[in-house]
Amino acid sequence: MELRDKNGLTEKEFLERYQPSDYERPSVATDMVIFTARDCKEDNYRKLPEKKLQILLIKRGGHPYMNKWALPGGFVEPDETTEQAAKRELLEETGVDNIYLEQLYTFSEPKRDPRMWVMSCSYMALVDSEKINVSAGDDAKSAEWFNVSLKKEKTEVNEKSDGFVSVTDYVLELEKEDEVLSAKIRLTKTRTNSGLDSHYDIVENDGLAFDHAKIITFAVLRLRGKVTYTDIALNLVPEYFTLTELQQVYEIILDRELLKAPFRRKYGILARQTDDYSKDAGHRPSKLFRKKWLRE
Amino acid sequence: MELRDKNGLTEKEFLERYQPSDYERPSVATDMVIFTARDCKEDNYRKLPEKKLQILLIKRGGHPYMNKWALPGGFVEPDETTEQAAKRELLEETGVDNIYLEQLYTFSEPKRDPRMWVMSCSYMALVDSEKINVSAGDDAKSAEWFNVSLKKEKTEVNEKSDGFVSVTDYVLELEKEDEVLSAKIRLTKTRTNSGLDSHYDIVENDGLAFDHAKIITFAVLRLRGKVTYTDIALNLVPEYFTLTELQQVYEIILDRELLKAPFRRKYGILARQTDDYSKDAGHRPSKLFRKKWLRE
DNA sequence: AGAATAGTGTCTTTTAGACACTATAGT
DNA sequence: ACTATAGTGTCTAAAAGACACTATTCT
Repeated sequence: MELRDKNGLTEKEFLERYQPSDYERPSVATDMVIFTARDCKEDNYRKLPEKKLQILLIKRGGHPYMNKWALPGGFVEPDETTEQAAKRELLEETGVDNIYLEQLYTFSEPKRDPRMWVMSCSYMALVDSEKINVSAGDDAKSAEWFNVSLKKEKTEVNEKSDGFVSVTDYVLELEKEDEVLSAKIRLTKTRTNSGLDSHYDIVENDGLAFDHAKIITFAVLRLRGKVTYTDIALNLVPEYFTLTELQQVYEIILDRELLKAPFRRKYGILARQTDDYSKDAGHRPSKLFRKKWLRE
Repeated sequence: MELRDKNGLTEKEFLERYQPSDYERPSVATDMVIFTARDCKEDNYRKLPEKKLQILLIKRGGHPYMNKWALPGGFVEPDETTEQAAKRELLEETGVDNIYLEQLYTFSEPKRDPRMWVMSCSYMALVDSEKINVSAGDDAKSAEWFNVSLKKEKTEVNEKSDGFVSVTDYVLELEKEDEVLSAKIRLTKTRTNSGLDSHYDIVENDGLAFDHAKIITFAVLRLRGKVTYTDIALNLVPEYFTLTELQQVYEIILDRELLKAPFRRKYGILARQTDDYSKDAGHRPSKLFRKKWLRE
């Protein structure tokens, strides 16, 4: 097994002598889109609380993008994976430890950070709102939950000789009691006979730092795409829940209403009955369920 | 708009004075899983050629992993995105310019490269086998196409108090005329009541460099996952094709046979009729179609 | 003629969608 | 009694799966 290269070195010898050249290297950060589904106002004692899809943002205290809102995140250190870095940041910023985490996309526009070359490996996190102690970040930074709304504004398709160009504009709105952030993100797909170029551009941006409007849009679309064929939504619901609650989670993610009977037929398999019932609602109590994760 | 930070600096002043600190930074490379669907042997003059799913690998000429096979790829340079780097490498290695490219996952195990800290932003590329001039890499490197086979070997599910652990073993086989590479990849999913840890480990590895067995497995599973609900398969088919050819592409990706009639009902929308017919087959000629990409 | 594939028709099964109906705690 | 939700039954429409049948070209 003494395999030697053209300089007569074994692999061990090669590695001992290896000197990394001093090419320029990027910094790599993680940015996290942390989703939760929170109960908001209940108009009267009978009505169920309205659920809202929320994400956590942090107000930047210094340049660049001072006073703008940014996704929680930080730089990856040499002895950890991007996922470990994300988990570490999550614990620091929110105090939550065990959580659903999924890698989304690595954004690498060389100019996405005006200071230097920084790539962002983005993650989506899903957390049950009862588990997270408000914005329990020990940091002095002000972290706040914003309601999320992403709507398709318009789509234009232009036919070309061997394909088409489609332009879709999304409007992203992030809102808390006294503040509204908004952005317009344009998805351009250029489809020629072989080859597809598909990219997001920030067309308008009011209040968000860096390219984070893009990352949030990407995350919402991923969440919407996966919710119908995975058990991912269970991560947004507490240990005991009603089927109506689960349905509300689907509705705020998909941004449309669902019919009760078909919903229960399809997603009933995600819930295991208990003998308990909800109490103190102004109406018929409902059975409480526990999570039944899909196998594999 | 003269917003000043705690040091009294405007954003412009801040950026002019900004000095990146000398934290350690990773190198970032792209690795590409380039798929094609190639016609292989036809047993007799009547039979249709059998299609095989193939990927391109390059034999390493030096340490580390000397004489092992690796995915094409290279380091990302400071003025380009990871996607541009992938396109540049693709052109250098295969001479192909316009191609379907999709980001897969960023692998960041600190020890995945024994030389130094290297993250890999991996991409999947799909190319029509008629378009690619064999292994036209101008590099002296030996690039070769390998038939791909990925099979689930077994799945074990262990129930836990508040969730389960599932372990799935995949066997990856890469094969060309005179060479067979193989690897066993284990997917472990640990599902507790909140939190899912899901990761791939290389359990056995014969002939592949780095963690590339993992990347290839990831790519095949992504391709399988997307083929049924997107028009992605059209990228693997030439400009003019028969519906049977398209069906073969689906079959080699999904690794199972499909019924003809339902296939044509469902995927007929991806094809536009022409007035031409295939010729010189030992049987009834078939209508030739052109690609009809899905809008949006 | 016979082999091999091309292409279509239709039955069954499953899944999704729509909607109406009954049930029940709390004030 | 009334309100708002809980929970179920059933009809319809659409999609997926299975299979049989006819059509056509080349040797």
